[in-house]
Amino acid sequence: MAINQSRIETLNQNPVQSGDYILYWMQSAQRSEYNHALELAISKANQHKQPLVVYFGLTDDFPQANLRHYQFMLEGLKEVAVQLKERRIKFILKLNSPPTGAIKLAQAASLVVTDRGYLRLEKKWRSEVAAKINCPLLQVETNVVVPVAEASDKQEYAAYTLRKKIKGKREDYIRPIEQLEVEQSSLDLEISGIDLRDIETIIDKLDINRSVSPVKKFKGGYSQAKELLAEFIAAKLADYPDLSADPTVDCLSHLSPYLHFGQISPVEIAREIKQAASPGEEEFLEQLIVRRELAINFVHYNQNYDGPLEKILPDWAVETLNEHESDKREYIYSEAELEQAKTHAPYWNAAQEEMVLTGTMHGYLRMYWGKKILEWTAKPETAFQLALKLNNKYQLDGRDANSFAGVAWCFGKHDRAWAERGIFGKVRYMNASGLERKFEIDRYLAKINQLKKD
DNA sequence: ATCGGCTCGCGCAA
DNA sequence: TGCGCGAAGCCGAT
Repeated sequence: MAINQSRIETLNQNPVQSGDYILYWMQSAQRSEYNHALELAISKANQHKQPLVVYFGLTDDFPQANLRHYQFMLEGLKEVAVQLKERRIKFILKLNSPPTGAIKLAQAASLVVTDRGYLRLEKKWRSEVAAKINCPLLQVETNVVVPVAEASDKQEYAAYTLRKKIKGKREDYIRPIEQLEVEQSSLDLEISGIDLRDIETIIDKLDINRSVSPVKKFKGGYSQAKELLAEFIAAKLADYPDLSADPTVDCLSHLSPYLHFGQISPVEIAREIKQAASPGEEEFLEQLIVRRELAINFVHYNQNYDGPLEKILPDWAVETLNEHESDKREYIYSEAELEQAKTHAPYWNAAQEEMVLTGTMHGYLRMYWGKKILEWTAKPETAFQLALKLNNKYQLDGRDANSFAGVAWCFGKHDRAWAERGIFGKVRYMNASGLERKFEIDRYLAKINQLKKD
């Protein structure tokens, strides 16, 4: 089945060159399965009777990334290298800035294909490559179900406005992808890259922040993602509507980090979920498609997604937070106190510890956690920056569109006004009593205590 | 245990 | 122009 045209965009006006190969510059879709960019690149290679080279640029100064993220990403890339080799495609990993390497390799390419990213740096890299190469640059949108501009032409106000727009289009995009075979192998081409069989050696060479250790619980890569997905469908999906909000039980897919690095496709996940024909289907697809793509809509149409808040939030939220900026705070914690989980609030401390230890935090607690940072910090803008910083440092899915949208939600983004109160103004308030009322939250404390002992 | 009120603005129906 | 309703809210009254 052909790739939907609305996934594809030409980023420059260059004619096809008579080069030695077609190049796929892989960046946001780090996988061989269900990768529309890769399949388009293969079809272009076959059409021009050329081999396909896949390149990935590994830069050690990616903003806010640390050892935890590099380890997870390289575990995934190691698997990509094996899978591409089986498909007779050469995978070249270079230790350089992604666009720099792409521009170099494009000199001998007839045409370049890349995947789409929505953050500022990802967009900047692509326009730089588009401008500096002589051949065409085709961008393929493969990390979403519904392409961002196809879903909506503007920044959406809330989930309900996007949901309506996605509803009718969703099914057209949840469809299988035809996995093509290359007619010409590129394995014999003499282009050198880093050997991915030994990722420890690669990591040793990188000049990166090593203060955050890799997590034991989750290993990167497509096969790990598939295992988690299968386990989720078999054991959790049916209970998802009832239990997904409860931090004391594990009724989550844990796929967010894999989606973040493009190690698995949301289209493949959606297909498997639908095939399961489970009562949890709609609730899960709501998270996977509506909520996730609302976050992508946000960062795509609002390039101030990391602040300041006045450029992110609706007017009512900006006004109300401003009005309450000098309200007295009962507790004000420093960055270090928050980071080290030294507050008076046990559930908050436990959530922070979960994030530091495991690279993830239960979704419900992410909201409570962010709300309390707003409450315990001198100014909303400082709170927002601090919450983002901690989130992006420790979460395996940090820096994702979901990170920016999720943290902004705690300050009123994609939400509505509520009864006015101190500090929060009309921004939705959450407290520990809510956790106690809804869940047997002490079990969460026990779980985290156990985690600390292991 | 359950319920209404709090409060804003989008987007559809009219 | 009116109106329904929205990521998981809280709080006080019954």
